[in-house]
Amino acid sequence: MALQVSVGSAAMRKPKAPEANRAKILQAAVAEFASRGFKGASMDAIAAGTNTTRALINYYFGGKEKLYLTVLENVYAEIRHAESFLDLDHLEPTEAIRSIVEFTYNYYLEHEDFVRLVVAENQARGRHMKKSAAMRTVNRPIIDTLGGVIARGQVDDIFRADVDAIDVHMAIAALGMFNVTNQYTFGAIFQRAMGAKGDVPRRRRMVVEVVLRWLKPELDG
Amino acid sequence: MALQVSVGSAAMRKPKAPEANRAKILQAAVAEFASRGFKGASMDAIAAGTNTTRALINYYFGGKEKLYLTVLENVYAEIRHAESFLDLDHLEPTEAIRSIVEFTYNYYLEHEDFVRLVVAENQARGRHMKKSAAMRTVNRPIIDTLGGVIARGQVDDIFRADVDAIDVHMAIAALGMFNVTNQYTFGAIFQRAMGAKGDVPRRRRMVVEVVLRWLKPELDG
DNA sequence: AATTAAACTTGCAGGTCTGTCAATTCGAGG
DNA sequence: CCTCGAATTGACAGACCTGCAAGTTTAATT
Repeated sequence: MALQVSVGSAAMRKPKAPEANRAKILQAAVAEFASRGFKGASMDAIAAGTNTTRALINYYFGGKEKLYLTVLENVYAEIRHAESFLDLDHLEPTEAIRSIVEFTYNYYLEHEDFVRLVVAENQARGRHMKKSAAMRTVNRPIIDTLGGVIARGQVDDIFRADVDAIDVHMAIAALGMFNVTNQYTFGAIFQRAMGAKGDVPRRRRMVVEVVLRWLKPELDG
Repeated sequence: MALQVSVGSAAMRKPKAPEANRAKILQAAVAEFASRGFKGASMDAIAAGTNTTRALINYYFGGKEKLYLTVLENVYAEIRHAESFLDLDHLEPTEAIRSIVEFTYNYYLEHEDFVRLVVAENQARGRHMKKSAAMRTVNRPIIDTLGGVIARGQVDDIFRADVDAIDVHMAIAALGMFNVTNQYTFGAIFQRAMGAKGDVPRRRRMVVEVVLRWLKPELDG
């Protein structure tokens, strides 16, 4: 998958550094799209965040929409990559779930750009995402991982049988994202600090508990 | 001099019907802002949804931003108004919570415009909302209502003591909103229909259960 | 009927933003 | 040394889109 032409040598030289510029553009694009959404983002603002010009960005990425799609694919790949380092096999199911919830909660908190991009894409009704086939395959791992843990718990009868990995992932994502996505309206209305400013450990503990209690099998009839 | 002259009579006549136009503009503005966000919305598109022109909208509302704020205040007032019809006093706390959760879940589902406006405002970091004092007072009732139910449950020892109304409202809102807000990315990635297209009763039941289990007091140590 | 003020429209001016095209710089290889 | 193609830039045209100013219609009032 490498186009290994003059990678090292060319990248080292100061002038004509396509790879370095490409990376810098992507980084600036993530920040700008996350901050202002697709329509609100300005190509000039992105260019200003680099040492280049708007024309160069188009030369590399072929336009605003394609750049946005590249950004989207990138941030999704990053979170799934980070998740791949979770080492859950040696944890009992309950602790594995706790680990996943805490990881997810922290990741959203520390990567507000990712969360904002996801929200922006949903506000656009997934219009751009539909054009990318990569999006679907990239996100399979988390469901497989979560599914494995849940299955183990179900075999041991410490998790209820009538939930599946997608249900659980949805609950975790919902509770974790809300603090980030709705921090401004919710915080302003109810005068409670949210997002990274709020009482992170307490709310994270709450989410873990909510999920784990839900997963417990019914004890009564 | 008061300007409440000829209210009824003037509104009845066909031509020059400011009240009717005002309402029509607001309705169109809700749809347009919800659909495209603040920046994405076009004043011309709003005007096209009425029988009037862009200039008239400015004449009435004083510009795009003030119109947006009016829209925001309106939709918040509407949900709180709808909530005020919940009759919870004659329900035991568990059933009252169920009632609140189901109402909220349904409301989000049936008022996607409201949800999209809230999301858009959060993406704008609450910038517009901060300019409106009304926003804070309008939203007090739901917390009072929820707080009353929780207090009753805590006195009866059927709800745990270490949660408050805002925690619970946050969990309910998070779980209820996610199906609407993230339906496009989540649905596309995991091939599961969400929002109004999904299995509404099942997911609504899940949310009720998640919240109620969380509220139960610890049974063990 | 004449007047007045609100309701409403038309057209313009200024601003912003994107994509592209022609031109230029630069590094590398012959 | 000189050519070639990739990298990079400046400038422009074409769309939009908003707010406003000036003019017109209409209903009520005198």
